[in-house]
Amino acid sequence: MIQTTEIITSGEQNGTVFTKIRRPEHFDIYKIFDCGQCFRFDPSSLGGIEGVAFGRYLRAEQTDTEIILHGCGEDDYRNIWHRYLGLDRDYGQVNREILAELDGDAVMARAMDVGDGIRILRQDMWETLCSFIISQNNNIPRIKKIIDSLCRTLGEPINSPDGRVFYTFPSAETVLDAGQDLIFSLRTGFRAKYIIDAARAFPTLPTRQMCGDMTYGEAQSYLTDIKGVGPKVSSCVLLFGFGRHEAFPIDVWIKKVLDKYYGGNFDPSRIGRYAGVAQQYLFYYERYDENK
DNA sequence: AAACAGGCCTAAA
DNA sequence: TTTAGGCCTGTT
Repeated sequence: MIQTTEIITSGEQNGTVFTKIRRPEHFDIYKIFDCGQCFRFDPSSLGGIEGVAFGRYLRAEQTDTEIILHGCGEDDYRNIWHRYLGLDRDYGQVNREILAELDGDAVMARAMDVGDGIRILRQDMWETLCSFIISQNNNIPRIKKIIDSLCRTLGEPINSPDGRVFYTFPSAETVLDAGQDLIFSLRTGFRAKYIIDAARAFPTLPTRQMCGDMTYGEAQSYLTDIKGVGPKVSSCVLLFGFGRHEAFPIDVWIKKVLDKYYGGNFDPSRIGRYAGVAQQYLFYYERYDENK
């Protein structure tokens, strides 16, 4: 039984397909797209959050009881967005497991409360790899700007239902064919050569399925073989793109949290198979909670 | 103006 | 195995 995917209605309204589903516990579209895992979705003037993934436009709105997905028919919901949005997982269970592993740790409990509603997206592997290479030694506005110009330059234009133009994320093959000079001209800086190396290596990487049979370290080593991909970027890619929820990326913010609340003596591996979810809670907590 | 930004590489102990 | 310095660029 897949209880978190209950479709209420799916149909067409003013020529636009939509799917409406029951909103499960622990699901907040704003937090999901505001915790740093995705650079291509933003608040929409039409309401909710909109963006492009897997070559498709989506605008998601939420009420207390429903999620409305605009530009999404029933087939796309079942085949793509349901999984993309992490709606195939019971986060009540995830949260309980995290707290149990940490013996009810008070800091984690608080972070979990503040970040409640965050879900780990299952993004496209190439897009995630490329995006997090761009993210290194960089700030979020510029990361978004670079990715946007990459998509405008090399992606395919697609229309939102109301006729605005969006762009898909270019394939690894397209990026490779475009060449390092073109990538550099998009203001990627010293990362241009890394992006090209990643585009070249991408077809040889294990698929998500193959990855499922590997140890974490084994899967990670395939990624860190790519120039410009180290521990942090690879763990982000494994978490957000490869569905490895035990990944625990340590960036400057997380380092700050671990030093501040745990005196630097925190072993992420003791959280267990949902360490990555815990990481997102801590990240969101440190960056966005004004009342801590 | 100098430092910094959601790291990583290379060189050197 | 760990540490220091440099790196494209845009912003403050």
